[in-house]
Amino acid sequence: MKLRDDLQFRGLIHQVTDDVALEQLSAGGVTVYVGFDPTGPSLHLGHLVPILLLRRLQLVGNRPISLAGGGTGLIGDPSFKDVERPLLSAEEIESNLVTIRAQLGTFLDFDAGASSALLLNNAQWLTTIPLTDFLRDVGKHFTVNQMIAKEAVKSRLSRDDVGISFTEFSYSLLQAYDFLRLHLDYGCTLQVGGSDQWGNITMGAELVRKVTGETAYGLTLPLLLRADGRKFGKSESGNENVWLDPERTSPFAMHQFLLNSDDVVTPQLLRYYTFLSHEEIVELDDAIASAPQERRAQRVLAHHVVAMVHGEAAALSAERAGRALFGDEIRSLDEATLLEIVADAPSTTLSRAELAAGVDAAELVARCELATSKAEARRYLEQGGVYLNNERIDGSVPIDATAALHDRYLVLRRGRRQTHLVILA
RNA sequence: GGGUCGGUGCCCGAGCGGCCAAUGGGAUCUGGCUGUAAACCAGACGGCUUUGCCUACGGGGGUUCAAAUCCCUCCCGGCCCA
Repeated sequence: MKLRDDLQFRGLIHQVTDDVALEQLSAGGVTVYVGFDPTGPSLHLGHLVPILLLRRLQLVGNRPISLAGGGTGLIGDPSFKDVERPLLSAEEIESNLVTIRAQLGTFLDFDAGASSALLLNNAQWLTTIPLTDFLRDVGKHFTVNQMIAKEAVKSRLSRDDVGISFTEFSYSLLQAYDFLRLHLDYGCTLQVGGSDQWGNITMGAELVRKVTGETAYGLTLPLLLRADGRKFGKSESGNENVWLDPERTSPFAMHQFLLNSDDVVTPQLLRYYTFLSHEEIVELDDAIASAPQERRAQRVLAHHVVAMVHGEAAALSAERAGRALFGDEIRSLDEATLLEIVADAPSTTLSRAELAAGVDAAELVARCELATSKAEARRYLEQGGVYLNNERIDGSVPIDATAALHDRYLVLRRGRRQTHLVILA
């Protein structure tokens, strides 16, 4: 199977500057980079697609570079953002960078001979180049005319209620310079990114050509959308991202998120996020069509991704927890099983004395942060959205010690899948 | 620096002295249906010691019995001019 056929089958190619790039990748030996700005405290599912693409390229003998944007992160990419964003402090970026670098390191092989991965940080050169050098050596190659013509900044230039600062406007020059540096120092000839990065990538390729006379290429991935057209990767509850950091998104939550993938996007997710063979993938496509209620494709997807990010054991335990939580009667579980199921759920300690006296349900729901206020907790109760040990409660009677499982635990749930464990002490 | 327009709840956006915790839309949440889905339907959507009270319409000050609404001032943003 040729690499380009695989990428095409998986739908991983949105745009390429030149088909020659794909030929070279198939042959191996290409140095390719993807940049990740430390704008968040962790990478999330969205970031995983380009990372796995690097991995795919590495597997056929290319050398991947993960570039952490310690320098570009200081500026902020305006691409397709409709408002100017507040600058992140240097400390914030530094702390984000620590997590992100560690995460980037786990998906690539750093001991693979000529195709060993590299992990670099553009702060190295962006924070040290003199301003005047930068303006003369980089800025001079681009006209403002072409820069304002970019789709990525158009909305900011045409709207009458927001503008774009010079800082953000100059971002694409920094990214172009990254490409040049990586080309000069590491022989990098290809930059990969999301489709929103097309403009930035082509600027970099152009800079390489202008400065060195050599050809550099760009390739973008399609933007992954949900069935309703919204951005993929936001978690079920709220607008939070599905993070790779288990402290932020538990393996269970990630598993649940993927298990609940829409039928229509699941085939795409299987292609982007797994290393399954084409035959296996096609078979799962069929399963969605013929027996959607079984959700075999979603199950395989969820297992595959969670195992890849958090390990096989975490994936298995997430599956067990899901089965128990949405299936069996929770009261009949033994203590060890119960604890495993709720292992990922946040917990709160409650004194036995307090429970013995009887606790107002709304009070407890709010205290467990299943509601942001008591008023909201009351609302959930009224609407029938609160469950104690998997049984709906309306809050009319206080919760007392008789509710405790194994004399120690209360499993409180709001809605379908916000679970909280109360431990008696 | 000058002129001008604007800053309303998570977002967009009405309101322009009392009937305003503030119309409407979106997002979100809960329930129903279902496959722990989508679509659809219904409801909720500032807080609290909830027949009431408190906090809110960029910040501060003022006018008034009464202000999101009027005045002053400061901060922030757009546009035009210098």
